[in-house]
Amino acid sequence: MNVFFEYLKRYIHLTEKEEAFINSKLRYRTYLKRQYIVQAGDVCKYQTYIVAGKVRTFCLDDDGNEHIISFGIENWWVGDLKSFISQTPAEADVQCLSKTEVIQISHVDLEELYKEVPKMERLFRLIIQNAYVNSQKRILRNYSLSAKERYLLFQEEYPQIVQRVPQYMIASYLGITKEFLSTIRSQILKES
Amino acid sequence: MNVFFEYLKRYIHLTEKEEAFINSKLRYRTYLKRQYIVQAGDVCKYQTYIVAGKVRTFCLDDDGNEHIISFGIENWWVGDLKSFISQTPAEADVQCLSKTEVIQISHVDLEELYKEVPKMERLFRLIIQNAYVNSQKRILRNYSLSAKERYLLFQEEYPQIVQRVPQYMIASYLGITKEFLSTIRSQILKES
DNA sequence: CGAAAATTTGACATGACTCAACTGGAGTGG
DNA sequence: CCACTCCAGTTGAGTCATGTCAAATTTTCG
Repeated sequence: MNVFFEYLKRYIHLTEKEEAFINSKLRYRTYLKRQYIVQAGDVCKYQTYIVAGKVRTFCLDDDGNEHIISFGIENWWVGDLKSFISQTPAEADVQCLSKTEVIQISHVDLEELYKEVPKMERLFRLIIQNAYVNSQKRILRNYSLSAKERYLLFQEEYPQIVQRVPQYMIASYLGITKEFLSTIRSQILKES
Repeated sequence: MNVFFEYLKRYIHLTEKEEAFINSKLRYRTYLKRQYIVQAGDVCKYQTYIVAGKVRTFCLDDDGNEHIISFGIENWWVGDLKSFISQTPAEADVQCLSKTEVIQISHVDLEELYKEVPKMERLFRLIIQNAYVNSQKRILRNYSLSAKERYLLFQEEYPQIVQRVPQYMIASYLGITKEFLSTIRSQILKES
């Protein structure tokens, strides 16, 4: 049918009937640059799949500093999961960094999908499992590597992101200041 | 039947037949203090549910330093998830900190359970979803809070763990040195 | 009781932060 | 097409949170 179902096929096999049913629950939408898919304080109503574009998920701490929790590009899911599953106010903002096309599933629709198409449980189990493994890897790296090492690995693993988002956001994602990332980069340049 | 099925009932409802089938796939085992449930380099063969006891999951970095990724106590699942799902060598060690009773499910058995009892997909989706939310919370805290603040929050949220594992492991879990945690603690004492 | 393990303490070192000034595009409007 | 502004990125000086190392002390447990 479309890019979304191609994506689903990587994880589960669906009958035509199931595809049609799933499709009936999808909401297609386009956001503009700087618009919010989720705003802290509001309930996160949808699981959001990115068809095209890019977003960032971030939190504000007590001192008003932004901390980037994650980026999202094509084929990634975004949203404040905690808020979504409990339908309570979100702590994070999800903001588009460019015009972004998405597919969304609401909480009730997803529960219904789980009921009618149990393979969807499998799909999301696999996706979240994967996200969890990456999350643990990130924690470990924050503990065991220097800022420079983390930056080099990030560059290696997510070149598409390094090229497409401003440097100060990458610094925030890595848990360092933009100034320090800048000095790290000049060090790397000198070395080579 | 037993504590494990009580635990399952918090997430999903099972028929007697299903319970019996699940039970036929469970492996009961007891480890002694210092024994390894998973060893880095070996494949993680089981998802392990802790009935009683306590464990730690840790990695060694290139300089031979230990980094504690997580603790596990009653009702928690442990194992190297990445190794388990792909059946490749584990990067982490899971070691018992005291005599520990567990229930284990092997990779093939779990796949079969998913097939025969689709509710198990839901169970593990919910469990991993929860673990993922906590993991993200931990990342954010590492970025936005000082070591002292992280320690105070950890004490609040996991008093059972603070009381039951050595301080130097908690330091490692928080991403700081044992010496620094010691000075934090003496600061806290002076303040009160 | 004695040895090993865990914790504390203190002197010193350093990675990363803060703040402020400066540089260099990328619009935007006159 | 120039002048102006704005935002991202750079640079440098000074500072601070946390790390390192070594020794002293306390706790645990065989």
